Amino acid sequence: MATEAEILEARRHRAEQLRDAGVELFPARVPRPLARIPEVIAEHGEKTADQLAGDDTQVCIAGRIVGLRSFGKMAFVSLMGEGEVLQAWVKRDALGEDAYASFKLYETGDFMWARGPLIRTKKGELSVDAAEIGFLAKSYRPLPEKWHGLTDVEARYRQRYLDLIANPDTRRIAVARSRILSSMRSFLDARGFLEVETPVLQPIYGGANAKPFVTMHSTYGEQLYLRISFELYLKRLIIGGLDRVYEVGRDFRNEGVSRKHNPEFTMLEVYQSYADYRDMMALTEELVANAARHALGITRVERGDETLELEPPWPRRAMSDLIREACGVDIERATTLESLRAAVCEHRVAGVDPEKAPTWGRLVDDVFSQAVEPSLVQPTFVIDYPVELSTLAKRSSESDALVERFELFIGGIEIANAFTELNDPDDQRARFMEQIEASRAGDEDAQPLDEDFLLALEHGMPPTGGMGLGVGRLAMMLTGASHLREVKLFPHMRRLEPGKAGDED
RNA sequence: GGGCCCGUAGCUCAGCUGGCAGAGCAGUGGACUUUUAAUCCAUCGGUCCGGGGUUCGAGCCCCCGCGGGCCCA
Repeated sequence: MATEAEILEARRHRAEQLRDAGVELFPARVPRPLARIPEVIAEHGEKTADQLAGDDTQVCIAGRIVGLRSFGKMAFVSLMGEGEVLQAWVKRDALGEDAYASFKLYETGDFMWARGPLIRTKKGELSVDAAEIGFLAKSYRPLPEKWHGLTDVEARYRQRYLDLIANPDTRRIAVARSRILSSMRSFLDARGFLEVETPVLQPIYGGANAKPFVTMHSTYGEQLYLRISFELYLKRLIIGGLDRVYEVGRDFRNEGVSRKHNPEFTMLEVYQSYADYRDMMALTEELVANAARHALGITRVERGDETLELEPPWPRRAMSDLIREACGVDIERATTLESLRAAVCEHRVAGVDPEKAPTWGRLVDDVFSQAVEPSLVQPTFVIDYPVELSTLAKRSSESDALVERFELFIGGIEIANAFTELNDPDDQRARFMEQIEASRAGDEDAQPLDEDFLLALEHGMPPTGGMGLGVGRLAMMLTGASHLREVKLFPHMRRLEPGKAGDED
């Protein structure tokens, strides 16, 4: 009896025996009131046996059986609720012959409840001394192995529910991410920002440089794109007088999977009228530091041998300076694709093939990604981006070649991106035209012209600062996770052939 | 897209130079009223990721494919 089929059969058989004994396998009701296991532990976990006896606290707890140590006429059962485990002490003497006989059919993975006084066992474990117990739900499949848990990375992602049961760190990260998100919402709400929702299905995608997913609306016979950003819709709201808006939601970019990429990912975008990119820098610093402080109670993160210091203010560095310092290439002198290619060759920038970049802008981007990005470990704002890289940002008041933009890097990866938003519709049209040129030159990520957005811009948009922040990447930095997949509950996985291993465990 | 590595029982893994497919846990039967990975006795369990090849003989060597990981683009 130990092939998978036999194990399943054994569990089914035991379920039948339970049913025959008059036990409902999936009852609809749970005894009330029910105590929450973490609260019981928090409230009584420190008390001595005498204190517990003096209090005579009666509780009823419910949870999944994650451990079962049976001694014939009594047993200790570990029940897990909300990630914490509390023990129930189940005795034949207390329950009676019949109830105990049914209890012996309970097994690891099943759900049950137990009611009785809180006591401390001889070995000192806080326990519910069960006067009464009941069955709550059957698990027809076994839990992962109890010592090593579930370590197979693929199984952890494909069957995240098992990962959550077996690996406390998975739960910790999921909780941390959720708290980070809610702290950012409170932070923005408190500053008068309105949370809004804009279309995921868009007739024209835009607001970023990426390849979209394409889909079809069958009733209208229209081709639609899954959004690659919220930007152009949120700006329409700014034009409409919703002066401070933000959206948290999913973006979809048709690209591969890596440590820092997933085809769908959670983005926060914030737009504030009468603000510029400097205001957005201050906002972003506080937003992130606040999330660390309030969601996780930290001001720094240990990451390998380095400690990320999160307390603002963070340094602001010009992109051209960083590139010059890192590899000697001077993008302020090499202002044409040809001269930049020559400079990149001359300085032998590792990992960059200058001939592959279709435009000057893309080559700058490549050089920056290769030579500079990985070294930006401490929180750093990179500022003063070339206009070629920034279709939607306003030109710098100091130089026509630059735009008012920053990207925030932490731990060597891009976390956020912000501009003083371009609100001159004619300049915006010209920038779109440059994107069309780039597209012709072979840039697959170039943005399409959006006439409807230009129409909105022509009605006038106030000076506005806008910022987009990768929520998963931030969660990754703040929790110390090494891979975006660790902070996504269901990372994208290749589809398995039906019947292939791992598919049906 | 390229390089390297991994895939063996439900889970975690071992498997030598190519020579009978292994362990622990889980499961099953039994004992047991203070356990914490309970313990003790007994016992069951394999599409060695898939396909092809080399060989007297392949989990092991070769080729192709699938899935995953790490590094690089």
